[in-house]
Amino acid sequence: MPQSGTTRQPGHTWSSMPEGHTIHALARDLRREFAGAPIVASSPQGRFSAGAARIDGTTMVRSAAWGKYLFVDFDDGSILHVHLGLIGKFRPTIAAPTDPATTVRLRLGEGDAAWDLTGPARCELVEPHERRRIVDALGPDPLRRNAAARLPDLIEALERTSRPIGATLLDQSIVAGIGNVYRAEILFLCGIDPRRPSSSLSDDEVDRVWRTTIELMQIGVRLRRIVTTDPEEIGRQRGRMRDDERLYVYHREHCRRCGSELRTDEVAGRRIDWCPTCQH
DNA sequence: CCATCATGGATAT
DNA sequence: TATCCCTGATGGC
Repeated sequence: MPQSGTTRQPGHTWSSMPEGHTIHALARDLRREFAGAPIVASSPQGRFSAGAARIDGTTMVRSAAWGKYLFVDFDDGSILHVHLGLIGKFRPTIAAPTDPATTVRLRLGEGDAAWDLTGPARCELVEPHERRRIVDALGPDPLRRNAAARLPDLIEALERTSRPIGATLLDQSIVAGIGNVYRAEILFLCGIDPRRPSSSLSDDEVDRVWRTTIELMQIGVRLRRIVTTDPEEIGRQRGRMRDDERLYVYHREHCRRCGSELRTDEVAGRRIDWCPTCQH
């Protein structure tokens, strides 16, 4: 793989864990990098050539995340919608801009300031009503300003369904932004068996889930990675933490807290690891 | 070289 | 619930 002309280190945190925290950090990064001056946009891969051409030369005026959905506004009224899906990445250019880049759907900027989007589930220009439809279908986003005040919405949504809490936490119409890693870690920290019916959670338990979610995901934005262990220490850790020390249960064999062998189930079609000793 | 898997979600059935 | 899509890291042969 050609590495000459590399402008930034590969394998950096930009490539990690696209849950809600990733998209919120990304929205901010794009704003800081590009807002206020005419932008250069292209589609090296060619699959977004028309969209890139329309953005090219306009000026970014807004960049915001709603759960895992990113919307970027330009001063000609264009709205760029990006969803990274499972494997998408949007990060500073790693290879030299002249290297063949058959997977780069969208490149914003040029030279050392370029950012590349690869593997997105969605990359498209949308009309205002399309954005509205997407955003209106989402549950409360723990990373938006009024998040704490949305607790009653969550209590109401959960008490209405007997689907397992492990499933509802992944349902973006119930909560926007939680992914498979946060789901497992939140339920662990709250001591809740992922198979329990959502409606069986007490108001206090839902309150705990919501406060935990907000706290963890805010940390995720700050550190640019998912870290759920030792929340009080994390402010000082600043990403120095070893990879295998960041989580309590996700993709582990033994509980990081009590050492029990973890149980693995499929809930809502996704794997979840949980501790039969710590979670009930 | 090839198969598998992953932090997600829309669509078909 | 199953299938498909998009990429790239990894491990087995």
